Amino acid sequence: MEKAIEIFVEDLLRRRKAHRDDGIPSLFDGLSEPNLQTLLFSSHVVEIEAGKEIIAQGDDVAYVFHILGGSVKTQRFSSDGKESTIRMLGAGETFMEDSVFFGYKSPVHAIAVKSGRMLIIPAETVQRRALTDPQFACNLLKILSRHYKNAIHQIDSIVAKSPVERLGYYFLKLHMEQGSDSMEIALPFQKSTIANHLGITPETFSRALAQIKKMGIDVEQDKLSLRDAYALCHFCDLDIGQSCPHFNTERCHLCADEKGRYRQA
Amino acid sequence: MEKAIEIFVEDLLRRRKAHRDDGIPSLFDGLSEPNLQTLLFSSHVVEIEAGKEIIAQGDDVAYVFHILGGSVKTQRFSSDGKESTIRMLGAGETFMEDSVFFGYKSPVHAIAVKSGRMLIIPAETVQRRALTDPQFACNLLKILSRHYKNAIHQIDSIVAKSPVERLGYYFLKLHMEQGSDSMEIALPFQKSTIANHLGITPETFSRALAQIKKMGIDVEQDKLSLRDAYALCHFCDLDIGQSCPHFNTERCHLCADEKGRYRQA
DNA sequence: CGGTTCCTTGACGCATATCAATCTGTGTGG
DNA sequence: CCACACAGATTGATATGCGTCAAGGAACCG
Repeated sequence: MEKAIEIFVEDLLRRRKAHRDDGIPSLFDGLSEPNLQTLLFSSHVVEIEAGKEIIAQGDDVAYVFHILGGSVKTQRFSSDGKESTIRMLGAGETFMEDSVFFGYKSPVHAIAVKSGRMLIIPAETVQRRALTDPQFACNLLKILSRHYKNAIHQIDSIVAKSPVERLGYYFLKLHMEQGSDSMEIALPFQKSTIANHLGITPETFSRALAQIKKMGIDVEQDKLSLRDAYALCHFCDLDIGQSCPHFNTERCHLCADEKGRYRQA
Repeated sequence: MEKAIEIFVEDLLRRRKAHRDDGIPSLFDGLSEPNLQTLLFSSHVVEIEAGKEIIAQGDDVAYVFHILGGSVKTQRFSSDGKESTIRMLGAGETFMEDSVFFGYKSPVHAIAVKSGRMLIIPAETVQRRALTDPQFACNLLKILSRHYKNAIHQIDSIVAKSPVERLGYYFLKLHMEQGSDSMEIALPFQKSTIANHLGITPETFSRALAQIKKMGIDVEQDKLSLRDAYALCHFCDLDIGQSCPHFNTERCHLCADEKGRYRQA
């Protein structure tokens, strides 16, 4: 086993003992140490360089990728050059795990955004482990479910929401992820990338920023600052609400104002 | 075990012997008979009535649903009444399997479109079986991967394609599913439902139909008829192409005309 | 500094949503 | 069997919101 992998495993076990868990399901959750070793035996750590294409649409998927550092986006290109950004991933996240189980061809391009390192696990190993280690299979199921749920949100946003609403929803998600106590949020990607992910042009994105500023949500450079803790509440919905501590209490503006509006009929 | 379930199991085993496989991954593929029995022991068969809501957005997910007959759509409603259709499902398909593994709350409404019957499997049973029966876990992975891939296509369509292109792409998918030899395709859902799934209004859908008619794709009532076998080729892409017998041969108009156009840097 | 990349702002046009009217098919009751 | 009602689909007229094009500004880097 590579030296880099050994270090990674050590780090993983250390973190596990410290009970650090950010809520995002991971490939490695709850795996026994021998199973972890087996899984990673044939894996490698590779460098990724910003801007480089990691895998192209239509390519055979030989590996499952786990990001150790840096960031990656997955997108599709249509024949007339338009692109649609499907996901934007950071450290700890995984991609191509879906293609291993259906299709074997990548439905998307994966492009490095920020340089960093990835763990690559041979597709064949992933398949084999999924059939032998039920915990591993369940981790994959959790990850895939999460991806799918995010995709549903993305569809819903694009179909039913205005650009400003999409932006607010995206910001709210960031806010929840980065710990909802801070009044400042760092934009993890460049604006044009986020814009494309939201299905709008950079120009419209920019105008939406101007709009949302009036609602107490200010963006300077790549830093988002909120006027107050409830500035983003307007963009809340049932899905996000479930992980909000104030949801369904009188402290939740949305619930207080519009109780039951989701429940009609 | 219910009588209805017994009949279902018998039917499943019979079909398995006959090697009938329509390419869509199923929950029950390759399960041993005892495992199948265990899985279905606590399941039930229920009737669904057209128009009725099966599960609401935000509900706790107590069952995984497998459609035996009839059809179902899943959609989200935004606060201002707009709806976005995520999936449209027919017999043999499954829903809510994703929520069982992440979130436990349904991200969508599920509404019966055509009356029929469903098999409902308790969520807890599904979880337990996934941890004990690796084959079952892999079936779930395949199904989820398929859902996710479809969601990616849906996002890509809405972001990057014109209404006519979306329509053509949707028709092409239908064409591939229903056996690509026939010149006639039945629309499995009512037009307004399809329109919403494609992220357009019924009016725009209708106008797109008029456009696409000029390209040799005619729709009368709910029957789609093609002028020739290649009428839909214009809407092909890499993902669909992979399951087309003529792809990457000189018989494929697209490949012949525009070879490599997807591959440019 | 000058060059590059990214973001912003403005002016404009078009495509799609919206609103409204008509048409078509289907089922219902007399 | 016809008249009627109703839902869904189509067609037309209008409006508007977003994309497109173009120019200017801001930050970064050699």
